[in-house]
Amino acid sequence: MTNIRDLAREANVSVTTVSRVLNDHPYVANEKRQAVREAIEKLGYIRNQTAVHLSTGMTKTVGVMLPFVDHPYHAAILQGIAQAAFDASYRFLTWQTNYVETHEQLALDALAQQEIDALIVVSHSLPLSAILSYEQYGPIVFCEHHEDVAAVYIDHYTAFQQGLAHLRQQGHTSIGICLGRPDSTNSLARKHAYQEVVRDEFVYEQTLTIEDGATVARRWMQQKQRPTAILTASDHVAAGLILELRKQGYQVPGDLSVIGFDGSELAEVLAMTTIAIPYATIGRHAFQLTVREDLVARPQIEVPSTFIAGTTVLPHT
Amino acid sequence: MTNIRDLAREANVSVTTVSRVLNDHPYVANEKRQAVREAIEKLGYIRNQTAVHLSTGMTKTVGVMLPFVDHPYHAAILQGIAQAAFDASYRFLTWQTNYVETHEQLALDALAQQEIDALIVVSHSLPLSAILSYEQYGPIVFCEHHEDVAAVYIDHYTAFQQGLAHLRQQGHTSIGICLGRPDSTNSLARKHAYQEVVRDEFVYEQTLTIEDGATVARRWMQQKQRPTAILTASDHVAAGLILELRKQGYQVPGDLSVIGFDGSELAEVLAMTTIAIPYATIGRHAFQLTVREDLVARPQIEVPSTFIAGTTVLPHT
DNA sequence: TTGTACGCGTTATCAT
DNA sequence: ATGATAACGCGTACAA
Repeated sequence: MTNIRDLAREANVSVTTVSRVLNDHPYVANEKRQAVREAIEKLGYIRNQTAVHLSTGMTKTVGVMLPFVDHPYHAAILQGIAQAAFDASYRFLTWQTNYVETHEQLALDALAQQEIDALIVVSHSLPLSAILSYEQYGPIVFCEHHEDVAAVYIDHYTAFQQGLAHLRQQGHTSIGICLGRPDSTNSLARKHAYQEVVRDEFVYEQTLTIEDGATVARRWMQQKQRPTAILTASDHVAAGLILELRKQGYQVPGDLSVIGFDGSELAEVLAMTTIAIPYATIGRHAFQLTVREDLVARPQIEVPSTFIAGTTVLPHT
Repeated sequence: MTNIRDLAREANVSVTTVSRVLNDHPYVANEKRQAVREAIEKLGYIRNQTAVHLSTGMTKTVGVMLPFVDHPYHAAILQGIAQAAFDASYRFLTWQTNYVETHEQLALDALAQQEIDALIVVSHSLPLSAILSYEQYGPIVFCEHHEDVAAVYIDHYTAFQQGLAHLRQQGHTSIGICLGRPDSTNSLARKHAYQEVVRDEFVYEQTLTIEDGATVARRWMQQKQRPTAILTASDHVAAGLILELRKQGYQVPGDLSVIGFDGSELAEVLAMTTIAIPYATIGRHAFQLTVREDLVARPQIEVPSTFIAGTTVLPHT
């Protein structure tokens, strides 16, 4: 591998001059600049990024800690990050954690070891305090709401309120909800919105997948007291719920009104009533926060959710 | 930042000994090892990975060049890569290219600049030869079939043959196909399988999204000569096709039989007949190829596709 | 405008 | 078993 010293020798200049040419610095005579360019060409020189990183103390790389690379909404956030990082000439490393704490730890280690300049936490299992103790090593931005933390998030409380309000407008009073991981920040906010307005309690927890939605359907069918509408925590769960009910001969929305959450392709395909979340936007903002100068002030950005009227809700009669 | 020199001073040993302790090398007296450990603890030392990378000439990082982070099957490949890389204590950098050649180039540059040890090309626009000219800088593995290249791929020819055979068994003779990017390796293989057995030509090109599927539906409705069955290039296209037809009052599969491709959640939800591809497996194999010692032999791995009988095909009468 | 010399933090070589 | 020292390749005070 040829290095800048070789170039300097070839072009009859100092390594400093070579470095200046490489980085488009001013104060280089045109002929010397030319000489360096020719040397680069002749020797087939290619800059070693690792050396740049060591010398500058920066990697121009952000880390992303997220549970699953291939779950639609995590992937959508990742796509937003990818786009914003690209625009800023940054790269990103991804840690797929499966919500396993030891895996999450590896992303934190990378920050401490200066492998990444900043870390975006899309979702996590580790206690917040454990993560925040790594802020000394670099910026950490969350895609979930937490107090006193740099974050970009959607207000799940308000989003769920929108859904509940719609159902109540349609005359539903016996309303159920599906939650994902029961203790997550999101679930707590959703539950909060729910308990404020709903008398009967139909809470289905630990629902994450299409299959979980089908399970909810089976539980619903066996219940004596049934809600007439269910607000789910994701379009996936809603899809599983809807399709299982229809398979068993029930009508959706005739027998049960269902609202999804995410605004995914699934919702589009099933013409589902849902609450759309601009996940890519969350990712873009998250990246932009990592490079913001006033990050110490721990700015927070709330992105809006959008109620989408579909065909899976009917008025309750 | 405290470094190994500080540790050496604190523990009264040489930097070499410190390095040995750090890397669990033999030939270190227990008491010295202990002294170093204590110094690490006391000074709060954390290893700088960039320096390790520079010194070893490796980054333990692979690059992934792929068009879209959030398209389901690309994300599924990425998830396989993430998993295999994790198992091997590797990290991965992702370049989302949108099929833009200048973006793809950045991933190649990263390989040349030793920012990554190897590159996985999930899909690309650049000419193959342009990519292969970077093999001098490190291993390059493809997730598509090309001659004389390290690759893991599915045989689109055989996969499409399966679908066509099924339709013909069901009595269909007037069969259409949807293709994605018309000149991609995959499309050519698919077209090949198609033209071998089908008389009438109903080829719908440039179909990639759900919306494209709806467009195909509108074209189909306007045709005087119509195929009785369509083999699509993705579940997305099939979903758009099916839903638009149903919206317009046509029966699927009554008026048109449809076969998807991918085996995605969409297919599951619509109970679609489709051809399932183990995308995560492709990703895993791709990563494993990058670290294989006999990579110079340019090994190729073919992964099998699976025909999934659903409810979107009826016999032609 | 240019160059010298050193620092970045680690691993590897080679001698002892 | 241990250590001195030379890489690794680049950026940058500082001096000229």
